[in-house]
Amino acid sequence: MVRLREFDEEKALDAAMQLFWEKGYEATSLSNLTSKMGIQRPSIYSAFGDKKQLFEAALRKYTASHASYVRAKLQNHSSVREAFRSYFEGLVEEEYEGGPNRGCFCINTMVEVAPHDEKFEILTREHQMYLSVVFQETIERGIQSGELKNSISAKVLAQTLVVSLIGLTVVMKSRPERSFVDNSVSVILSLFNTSKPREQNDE
Amino acid sequence: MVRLREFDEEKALDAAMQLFWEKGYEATSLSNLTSKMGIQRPSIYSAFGDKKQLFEAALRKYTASHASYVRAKLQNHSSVREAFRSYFEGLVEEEYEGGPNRGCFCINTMVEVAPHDEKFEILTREHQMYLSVVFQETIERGIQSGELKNSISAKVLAQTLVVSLIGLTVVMKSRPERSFVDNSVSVILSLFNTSKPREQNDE
DNA sequence: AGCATATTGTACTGAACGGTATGAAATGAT
DNA sequence: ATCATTTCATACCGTTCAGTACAATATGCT
Repeated sequence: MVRLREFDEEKALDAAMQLFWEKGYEATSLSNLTSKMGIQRPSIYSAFGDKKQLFEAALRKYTASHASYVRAKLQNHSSVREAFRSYFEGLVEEEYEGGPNRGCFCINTMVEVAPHDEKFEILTREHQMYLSVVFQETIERGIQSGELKNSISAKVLAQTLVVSLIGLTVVMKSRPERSFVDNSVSVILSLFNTSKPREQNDE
Repeated sequence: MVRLREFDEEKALDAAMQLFWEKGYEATSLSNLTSKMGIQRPSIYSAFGDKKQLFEAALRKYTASHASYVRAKLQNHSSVREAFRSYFEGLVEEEYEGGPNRGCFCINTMVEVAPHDEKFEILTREHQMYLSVVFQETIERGIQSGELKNSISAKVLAQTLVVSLIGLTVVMKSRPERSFVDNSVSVILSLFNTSKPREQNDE
């Protein structure tokens, strides 16, 4: 049957993702979207549904890509401590290279949309939980190899690293002096040296 | 001369603050504002200027009030460690009591507005820097009293606490399991026990 | 070739947006 | 009491919003 789609759905979704990432949900209009995606309004609606559904598809694309980026980054070093150091410092470096200060799409959504829309509360939470698990597994790898003390609770440390990561990403949106974030990163990384955060209540 | 204003400017601004705090800048319309503030459109414009200016006034009111709240909270305990414990745990407790999940107005603005508007980049940054100084002074008080080791860099630790505070506030927007934040808080507070965060580069 | 089907571009919908013109109402000064 | 002045409520401005109707276009199947 019939006429086939003339545009690349993945490329169009990617353009939408970039736009929502940079401007957020409310501030991005359908006119913005059509021009950046290079397709007309009815094509968006037929391919992705309404604005909220398109936003969801864009966010899912982001989280999937971000998750695999983080996984790769952490597996890239044999030393676990080095892996996290490289990840955190790279994050800071990237944000201070100038450029448009987009931060993390998922975190932006957590702040702007999650409190008013349960679907996005769940979506963003699940991504953070996934990151936490990836961190935890990486830390456990370090414990098993003997690099890290086994007195460290991998899970609790991983959770704290996720919180710290979010804090760093958000604070950089106000472009503080670089020493501010650098100092924080070094303290956060020092958590790998200290003995054990005691686990509290956990399922 | 002449007719005097019939509404309480402070009460109206407070209502605007609540609304912007809960919904953000873009999602709050002038119709929302007029009904919540209890005054008509032209009264808003004559008293506060346009929407952006009203938003700025609301944010300034918030940061002033928040700053004095934090100062009071930290001075409330003779033990510095207890003061921070009470502050962080109170923050978590508050957010898990149900309610509308507004988080922190300044952090919300840092994410939604600061990247696209330099005035708000500066405003939000200055508030974080102020909090950092309040934290630092509190920590120094603890060092002088002998409660904390003087090997701790008060400044660097304060900066890290601000970052952690932001991370906690933001992650709670996705309503993670309580143990997640509780664990993180206990790790963050354990920073008071550890020896030295080394200071890096600082003016 | 011709029909059925899906996608395209154009143009439009009603509603909501931020912001304002205007005149009536209300006050203080004279 | 009158008048200048300011605030108030109503009603409106042009623009932009998200979403859609429709006709023209392009393809695959028979």
